[in-house]
Amino acid sequence: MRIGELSRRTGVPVPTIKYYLREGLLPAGELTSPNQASYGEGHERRLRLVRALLEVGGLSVAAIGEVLAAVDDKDGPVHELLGAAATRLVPEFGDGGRGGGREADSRAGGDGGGAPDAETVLARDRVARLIEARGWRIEPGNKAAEALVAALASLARVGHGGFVDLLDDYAEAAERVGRTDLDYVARRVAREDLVEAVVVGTVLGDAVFAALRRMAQVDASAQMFGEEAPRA
Amino acid sequence: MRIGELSRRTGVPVPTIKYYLREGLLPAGELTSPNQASYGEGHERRLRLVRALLEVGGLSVAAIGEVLAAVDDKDGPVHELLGAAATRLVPEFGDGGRGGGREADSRAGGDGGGAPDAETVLARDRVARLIEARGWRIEPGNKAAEALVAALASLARVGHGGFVDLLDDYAEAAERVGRTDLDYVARRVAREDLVEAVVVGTVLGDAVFAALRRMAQVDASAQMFGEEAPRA
DNA sequence: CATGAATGGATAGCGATGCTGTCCGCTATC
DNA sequence: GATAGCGGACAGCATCGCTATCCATTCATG
Repeated sequence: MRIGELSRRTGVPVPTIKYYLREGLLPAGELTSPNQASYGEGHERRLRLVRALLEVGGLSVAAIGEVLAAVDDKDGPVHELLGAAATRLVPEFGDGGRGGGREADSRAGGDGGGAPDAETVLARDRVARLIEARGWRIEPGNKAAEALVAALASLARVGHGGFVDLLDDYAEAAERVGRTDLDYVARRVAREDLVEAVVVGTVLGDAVFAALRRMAQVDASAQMFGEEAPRA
Repeated sequence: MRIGELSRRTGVPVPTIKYYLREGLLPAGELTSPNQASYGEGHERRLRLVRALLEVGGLSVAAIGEVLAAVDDKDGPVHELLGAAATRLVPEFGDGGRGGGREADSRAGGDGGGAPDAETVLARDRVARLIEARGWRIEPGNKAAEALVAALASLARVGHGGFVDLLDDYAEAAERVGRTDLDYVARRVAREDLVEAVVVGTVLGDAVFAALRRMAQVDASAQMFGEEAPRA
């Protein structure tokens, strides 16, 4: 298959595919002539994956590049591989995914740098206690944990420090979902499939859960405030 | 307080604050002279909220504008208000939140437009059955439900149609979290606080849950693959 | 084997986004 | 009255995700 058909099948414009090739999101096609390449089903699959991570997952092109590099990296123990893949998916959500890298000038940001503020210290302590209480085997400095710290600190700064009271419920639900995820992932046999499942499950799973949470909220809100039936 | 102190307190550069003022994310300060304004605690609070939605929530400036308009809108029944606020928070996650608005040229996108593809049709059906089974009171065409449809269709397209098997578990967890959220929200008395709680809870709650899910996955993965203790 | 469309590859440009920098005339404060 | 900061307007900038243009080559078709 040549680039035109790849484009037709996936709905992605040819110049965009070329762009992804340049950025390394898509491996080069097999050259049949000095300037003629052919693409296979793997390319199509990969391309769809890229689009899904972009459109549904909200990852940046650069982030997708890193993640896919991890997917294609065939070394290391499985657990670490999964951890690496999952870890790389965090920051996109941790800092909003847009723009990026301006941390030096936000004194109240309280994230990485030098002098953590009061909210961050408290949040870090709370997270540590949560991990302890749950018995989670998480290495200190884990990026997801750091993202959680940042989110909690942010909540506190916004005057919603009370939100931490919900943490246990959230954690309970997350644990359930996390187990489910792992079961799903564990069905894979080939290592590459496995890592891909982690990526897909993590990124699109976030979107799925977020949507479900909104729906559940709407229902809960209907129950609580709109005693009359909805206008359906 | 003048703009300089507002900047010092929040860590947001003065020109950025001016920019937010221009964009309507922040109400104008009270003019004490033709060219001298003073800002209060409300401004500081609002500014922190804006930054949190931007950095942790990943919302665009434009989206924040709309959401804040909803927060400040004091009419309409509570339930609808909540729905409106929550609804406005969906698309950011549904399409990745970046760039945006290019749906006409992606034939395989399967979202809004004219001819929904097979994956979308199946996903829509699955979602309808889920809502039915759960007894959720959700109006047809709800944006969160549409986002879920899009995410499931995307999963199918990527070859992870099997992911739908996890839906019930996800929904169960989401329901739990949704109830928790509503309890939290219901503590508010003033209507404005209430809507703000919805916004904060929804947006930052996503970040919190996503982080917790990653952590739970790491733990589950450790249990499953790394029988030896982690290198802590 | 001539012709037109498509290809691979390279480079430049575009539109949106989230700021940032500069300038102005004014004001508050010392 | 000097100096710092202010509000307001507007132009500019860096990043991102494409998109457009160009070129020589190759393929499909008659």
